[in-house]
Amino acid sequence: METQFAPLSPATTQAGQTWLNRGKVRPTRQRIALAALLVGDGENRHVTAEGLFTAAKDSGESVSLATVYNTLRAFCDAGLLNEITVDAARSYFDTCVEDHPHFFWEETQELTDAPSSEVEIARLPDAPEGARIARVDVVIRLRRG
Amino acid sequence: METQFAPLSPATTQAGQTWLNRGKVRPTRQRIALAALLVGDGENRHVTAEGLFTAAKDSGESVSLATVYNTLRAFCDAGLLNEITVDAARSYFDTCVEDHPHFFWEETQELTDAPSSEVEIARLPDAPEGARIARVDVVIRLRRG
DNA sequence: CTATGTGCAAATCTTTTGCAGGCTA
DNA sequence: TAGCCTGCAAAAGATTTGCACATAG
Repeated sequence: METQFAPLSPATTQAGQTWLNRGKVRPTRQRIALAALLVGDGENRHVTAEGLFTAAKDSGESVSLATVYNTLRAFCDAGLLNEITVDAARSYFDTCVEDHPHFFWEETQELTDAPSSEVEIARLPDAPEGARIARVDVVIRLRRG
Repeated sequence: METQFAPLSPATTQAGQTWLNRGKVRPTRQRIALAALLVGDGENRHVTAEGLFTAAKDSGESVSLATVYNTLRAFCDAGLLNEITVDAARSYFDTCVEDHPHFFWEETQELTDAPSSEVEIARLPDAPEGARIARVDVVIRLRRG
């Protein structure tokens, strides 16, 4: 019921390192492993700190929870991840940094991409005086039914 | 720098009571005061628990912070307020319960209404199999510039 | 070698909850 | 009177931080 992660392998580790380089983030053992889990297979993912921590543990990598938090923050600061706020209780991080719409499944608390080709914002207001639009978050909340 | 609240007066208190009745919420002293602050003058507001707590204190009403939290929750359950999730650190509550777009001012952490006449979602994806769309949150994040 | 990252535990912050006493219907 | 409400303090969760040790460049 949660996001799958890329397996740890030479190939995904390699992909993770490339990704870290792109963000100019110093590649430590822990960061390489987390990066491999996140983007090693080229899939987009939406993860929570706890979820990534569990995945790392399950892969046999020892990474502390605090480091997972710090690392997710560092990846965001480097522009490698995007933080998505859909639930007051917990932060989600998206490996796709482009602005795009999401589905949030209220029953399972799962966040997924909505097909962006099917969401069209026809008009946006002008940014008020002295401000500019940094991002437009669109979250489609789904309930079973 | 934060949302203004309606003053406490016989008129706003009266309006607050009417609002509570509409939600079939038992009118206690504390709830009446909070309702008056929130909707006594008919304006729409976006508040945090802490902000409302401070406003109550400043108005000379003694309400505990726990009660503010419980009351906001009760108002939401009654359909009188809408919870808006824009910031992982804190919940916002909107006195307007209709689905409408918001501006979120990143510098001041302030949440305001975006002119809904100027936001138009032209197309929405179908809800995936077995789900229905409960709500579509649109948050336009503003940064100074 | 120096700056930066890591791990652990403790600290923070928001929100919820347990319980005893108060108040509404 | 019965049941819901309030206040306080404590609990609960998520996230951050301080500090000593480890490691990348």
